Amino acid sequence: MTTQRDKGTITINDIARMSGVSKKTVSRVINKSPSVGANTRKQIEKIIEETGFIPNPQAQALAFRRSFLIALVYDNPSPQYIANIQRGVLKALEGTRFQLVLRPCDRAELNYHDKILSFVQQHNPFGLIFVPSMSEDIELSRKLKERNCHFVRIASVDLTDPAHQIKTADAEGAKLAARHLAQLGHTKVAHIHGPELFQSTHERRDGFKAGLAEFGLSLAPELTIEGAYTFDSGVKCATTLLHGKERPTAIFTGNDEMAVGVYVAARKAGLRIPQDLSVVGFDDTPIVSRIWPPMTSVRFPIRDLGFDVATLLIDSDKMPPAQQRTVPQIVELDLIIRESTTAPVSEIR
Amino acid sequence: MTTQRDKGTITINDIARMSGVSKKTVSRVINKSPSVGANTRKQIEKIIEETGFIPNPQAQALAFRRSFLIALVYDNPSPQYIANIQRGVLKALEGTRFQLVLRPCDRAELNYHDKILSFVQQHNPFGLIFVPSMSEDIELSRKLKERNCHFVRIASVDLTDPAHQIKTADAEGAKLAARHLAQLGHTKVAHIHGPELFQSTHERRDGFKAGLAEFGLSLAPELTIEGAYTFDSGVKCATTLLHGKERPTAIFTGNDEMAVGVYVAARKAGLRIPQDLSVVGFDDTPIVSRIWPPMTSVRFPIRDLGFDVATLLIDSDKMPPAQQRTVPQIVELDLIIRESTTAPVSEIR
DNA sequence: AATTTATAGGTAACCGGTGTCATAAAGCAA
DNA sequence: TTGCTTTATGACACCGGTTACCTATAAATT
Repeated sequence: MTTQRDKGTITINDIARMSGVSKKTVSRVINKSPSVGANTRKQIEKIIEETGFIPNPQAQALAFRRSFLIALVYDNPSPQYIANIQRGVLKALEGTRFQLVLRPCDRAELNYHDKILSFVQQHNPFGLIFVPSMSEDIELSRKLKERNCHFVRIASVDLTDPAHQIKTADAEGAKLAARHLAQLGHTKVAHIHGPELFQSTHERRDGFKAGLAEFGLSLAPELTIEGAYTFDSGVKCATTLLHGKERPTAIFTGNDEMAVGVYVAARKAGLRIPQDLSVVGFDDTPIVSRIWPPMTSVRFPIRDLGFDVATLLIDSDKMPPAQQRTVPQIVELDLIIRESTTAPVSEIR
Repeated sequence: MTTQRDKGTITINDIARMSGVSKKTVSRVINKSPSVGANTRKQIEKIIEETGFIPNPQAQALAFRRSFLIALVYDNPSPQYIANIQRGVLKALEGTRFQLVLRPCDRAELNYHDKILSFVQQHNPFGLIFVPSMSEDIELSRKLKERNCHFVRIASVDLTDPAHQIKTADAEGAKLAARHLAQLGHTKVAHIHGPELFQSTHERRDGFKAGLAEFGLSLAPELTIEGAYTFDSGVKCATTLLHGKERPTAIFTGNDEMAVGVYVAARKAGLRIPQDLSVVGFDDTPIVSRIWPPMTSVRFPIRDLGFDVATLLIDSDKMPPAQQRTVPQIVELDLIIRESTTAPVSEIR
């Protein structure tokens, strides 16, 4: 590690000298502390403005024991999902002094808690953002709270601290999918859900069942199988379903990645979408319009969620606890109907 | 900004006290400086090992004037590309103390140079990673070098400092695509390239032309049009091409995103792939196997490149300049033939 | 043996901010 | 006017490391 001498930057000492006060007073102005005379403050602010002085983040991090890093913690099999979250978060961080750092995880690893905790301990991030399924790890969030670490979450279930969460109405979204298929006349519907580890899996599956129930339908156990939220698992599960003796006329999947897998499996089985098989995905990622036919999917405003959750994190610090939300903001989902769903052939006959 | 008191962490002072030396000596051990006795060193190393002490990154950043942040700088229209680069880079950074921070840019903005430079000035990143098309901005790299800032690039052309670059043989890759189509018997081939701003655009286009030339073919100007490396632009350009009076029997695109756009346009025009139209993409991103038929594409080992370029950045510091490469490492591309290419119908008749 | 030269290690200042506490001036009640 | 708060500000140590420089001892040279 070599040092770089870069004497161009202006420091708090320069500002102090220029305004004829101690650096502590400048520090007070920077941090909007009280007990600074109105005139003094104004003058210092003017000089800061003119010089374009920005406090050194490393120095502040050291003194505050808190850096300007915001970590995005994820273990999500869908690259599209992550890409969109990133965009939203980055948008929210634009113009602030915060930096987005990536903290991918592998929940299959035994020591992933330790890895995150050691990251927190070492780098003192300003805060963490958790997205599903990382966001559902209650034990982890407990440990973080113990360490007095800020974090916010996107999750479909209520967790320990509702003030720092954005809740997504996954069950309601899945219900929309169920209603849509039921209204089209499907009775033999299948569901490829995610790993049981994910809370969203339960939310979506239960919501889907509830939606079917409204029409007197039920989800047959043999038509309900577990995928891994990945494309490959989608192909595999769909292949199983389509070659079973009770072939479904419609498949609802826990996310888009798996739905795309269904497309491929259907193609290989010689089935046409939507004539022979209707497909409904979940997330409404960009891929829905890149495949043929364009896919009906439950719109999950991932990018907006990223923006909102990052904003929540940044603002949480400014607000006194009393003003903070005590109930998670709930984001409703909606169904975008495209061309992958139609009435089942049997109904037409 | 509130402070968090977290007296759990062990510091260099603790290590110094425990080993009965001054903190300076511990610092020497940490930084592998000479003039530390073999015994002393061993003993201090042992204590560091036992306590699991890790120097505080913020403090080091402040003293070194250099943080442990590595910024990925990109202005790339393809999310798949970025997602893969990220994976590779993260893989290389795993187990190190470096953090990956995201620095998306918009080259259309007038002040994007200033934004990057101000980021560098404020956060003193360890280094920057540039991917196309950001990597092709020679003016920017000049400014960064002036500021004595480390960076590495992935680019298809030689730039100012070959030691810190991984060069991709884009032209050769495109040549493979051309040969493949020519060998299948296509004579009326089209090319949708990227923006002229991107060097890769020229490399790929020229390589493609050269490949065709080997078979006595040429790329007609009216069948060579500019896209934006985005899906939408792919649809638009392909629609234009397919409705022109000289409809091509094959289209080679500058990246996969646009190739997927070609699929959609072909579908809308009632053309079958590959029977009526062969398509060759570039990048070989995961989407090639998620669409139908699976797409022939020039494999661009994006993830590996991310890994390699990050490794190059980390290591560049360890090596004395003399040992450093003086020629860019060159990565060859290959063509993955799938089902989107076949002989043109006219040949069969 | 005296002198020079390495080597091992320490001290103090510094990187650029912040917290704590003291202090002077100003405001206000008695 | 005196005495007590409140307000504005500065001095100084500290956050956890580093560099620059200095000293003491051991090894090498003459």
